[in-house]
Amino acid sequence: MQLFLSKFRNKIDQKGRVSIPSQFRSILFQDGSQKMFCYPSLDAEAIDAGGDSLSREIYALMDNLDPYSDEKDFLSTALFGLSEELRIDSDGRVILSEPLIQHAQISHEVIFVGLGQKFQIWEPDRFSNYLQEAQKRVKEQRLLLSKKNKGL
Amino acid sequence: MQLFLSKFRNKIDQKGRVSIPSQFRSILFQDGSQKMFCYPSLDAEAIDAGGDSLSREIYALMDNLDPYSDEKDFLSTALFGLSEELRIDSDGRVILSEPLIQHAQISHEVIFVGLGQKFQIWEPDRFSNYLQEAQKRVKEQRLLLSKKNKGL
DNA sequence: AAAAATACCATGTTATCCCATAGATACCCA
DNA sequence: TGGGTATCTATGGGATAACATGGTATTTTT
Repeated sequence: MQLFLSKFRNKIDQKGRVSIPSQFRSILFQDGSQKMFCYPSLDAEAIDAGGDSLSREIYALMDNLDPYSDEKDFLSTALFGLSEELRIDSDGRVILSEPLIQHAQISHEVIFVGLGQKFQIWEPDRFSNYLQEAQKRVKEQRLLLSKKNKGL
Repeated sequence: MQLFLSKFRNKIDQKGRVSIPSQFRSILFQDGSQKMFCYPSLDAEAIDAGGDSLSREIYALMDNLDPYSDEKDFLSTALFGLSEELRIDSDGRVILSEPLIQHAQISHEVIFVGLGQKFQIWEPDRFSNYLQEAQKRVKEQRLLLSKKNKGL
């Protein structure tokens, strides 16, 4: 299976269009769909996105819940209600919706970050902050790990 | 199968007409019907709505109940008695009935929220309250989910 | 006849399609 | 190997189509 890797910085034009990095686009197109599935990330000021496999994963998650429970009602509102399938135009671009832009505080430029099964879309400054924080955490963790695993 | 996703905010005009978001409309039209099946949501101040598959699902649900039970009587009153099939006009609009409007406390604007198999129609302020609650609950539940679903 | 429902038309905004360009990369062949 | 050409990609712009929304006319109901 193809993974979303690396990161790419692209511009948003006056009409609100962004090119999806061609590497990512070709993965999205593999299942024949012209859609990019996305939703506000649960724990970051970013947009989570992916293709059919990601959306199927989420649909499957919903199917496992008791149909008439509160839990299902809340989850389907938060997941289905906030998810979108953005159409990818003939030039490989999408238009991010207002709620998504708000959530990720995006203005005129974004960074696509591959995360394997999915990818994220960030406002560039926010991403570099996040990345710094993440790297700091990794170093801290590594100190702990290195006591047990000398190989790292 | 096509799912109802995302949310849309539309206006109600002086005649009481609302446009059904085109994404939703095209799903409703898939079975060829020009109708929107709907009823007051059982546990929210909102309108539940969908197409043929939703009404069939509810019929099936009723069939599974003991024919002479109180439970069946209550449910059929609560659901069928209050259900409506609203005609969709040539421009893709419906007129919400007075009882539905009352139940959801709707005035001049509504939010359509996709929930997968069905969607809901909310008064905007009420919805944002409900959404906050839903997001809170999802975050609380999230530890449980994350053990089974790494992708999210 | 009055009121409500329906069909029909008009408009502004937004999305979508199509084409153009510039920079980068890959390709080819002498 | 070097130089040129084709290809791909991101990005911009204009033309077109779709959509939400408002209004008017016509029909149906009561």
